[in-house]
Amino acid sequence: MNNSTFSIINKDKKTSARIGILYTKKGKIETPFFMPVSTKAAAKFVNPKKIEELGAVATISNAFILSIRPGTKPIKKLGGIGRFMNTILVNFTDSGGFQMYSKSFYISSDEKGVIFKNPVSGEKIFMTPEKNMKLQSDIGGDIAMCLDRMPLYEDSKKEIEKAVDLTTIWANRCKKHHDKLQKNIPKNKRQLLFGITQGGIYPDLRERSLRELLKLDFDGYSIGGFGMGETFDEEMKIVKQQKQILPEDKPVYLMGIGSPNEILEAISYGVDIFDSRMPTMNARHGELFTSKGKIKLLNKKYESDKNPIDKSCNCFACKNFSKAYIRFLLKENEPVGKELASYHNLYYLQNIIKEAKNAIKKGKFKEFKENFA
RNA sequence: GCGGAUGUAGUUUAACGGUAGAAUAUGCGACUGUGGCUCGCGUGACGAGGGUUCGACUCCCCCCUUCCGCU
Repeated sequence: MNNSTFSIINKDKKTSARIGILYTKKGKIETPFFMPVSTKAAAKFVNPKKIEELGAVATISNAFILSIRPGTKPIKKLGGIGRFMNTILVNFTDSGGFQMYSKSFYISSDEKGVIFKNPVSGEKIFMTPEKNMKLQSDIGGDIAMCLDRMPLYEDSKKEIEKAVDLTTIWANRCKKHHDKLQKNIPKNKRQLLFGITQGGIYPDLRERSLRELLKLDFDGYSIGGFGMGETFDEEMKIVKQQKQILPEDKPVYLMGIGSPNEILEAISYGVDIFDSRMPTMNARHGELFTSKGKIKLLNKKYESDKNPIDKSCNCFACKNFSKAYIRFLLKENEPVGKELASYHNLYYLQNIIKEAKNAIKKGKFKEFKENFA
């Protein structure tokens, strides 16, 4: 148990929830945590300093999308994405594998790599695992993700099996090339690399995917391909299974998942890391988290509501502004409305994580989770 | 006062002698590793009266509205 990138400092009594420390070249951060999504080096309507202020410890950007614009050169010249954004947040970068869900990006893929198109220029982009590792290395985040082949929920089992095998082949090449790129860098300055499992909702495929990745000894393991239409139970069944196979001393990242109940359920199985566009996207569309459940702020009943979004929330938006005001701004498409709503949703989620961690430290996570629902 | 034009959802508009379509607004819903800030569903209209016609938002008459021009 001498893994230098992750150590567990607290375990819950009745569940598999845990508190860990993830060591990165930027410093150490506590798990579990939720990362706001900063696709293009910023969360939409919330700048990096605000993300730090609301208690987040990391954020994830998209290396592929950043490589199209502004390109890796300016980011590299400014000292990597962390300095580019001037943030103390730990920077994850995603490979762009997720963009295979999008018809505006994805053309085809095979063993050699994936063909994307640039949705603006229409130009084809041939992406290989090696090129992708180079991109992520140049962008210089603290943690890189493998290029994976993400299937769609509605794909047949056969197609998903094919995606698993491609993901495995690419993971081998990612790991090999990443090791080469990081070879001459002192250990404490190295970028970490996480593998990603696929396999949809099929336990046999998921197991195969994970066991292949475990052979490569990644710094952490991600469960990919969820949040795409599967049910809560389908998802959690796989999460549970993957955690049973995974060694305890590896950090586990459930990619793309951001609803409070999914996060808490996954934490109870021992998942450590989450990210999702959901809190910011929904905020912009007027759906806000509150301690009494989600509300749709654009509904007419809030037109003259002088109360804050959530009376028991201490965020900047709730401390200063009424539902009626923020609703009006959102309806008018005023950027400040999106800013306040996004800030609130991110704050709320960070607060849940904080409370979850306290509960784990007291060995009372089970009660906390049950109380939450 | 005279002449000309005009009138269709709250608003901007389309079409047609035979089920009035859209955009926007409005109401509700959706959104999970975000290039585009969106997408889905609902509500909602022929200025009034008369005539021609099997049938008129459409053609005719008249009244009214609004706009323009002239005195």
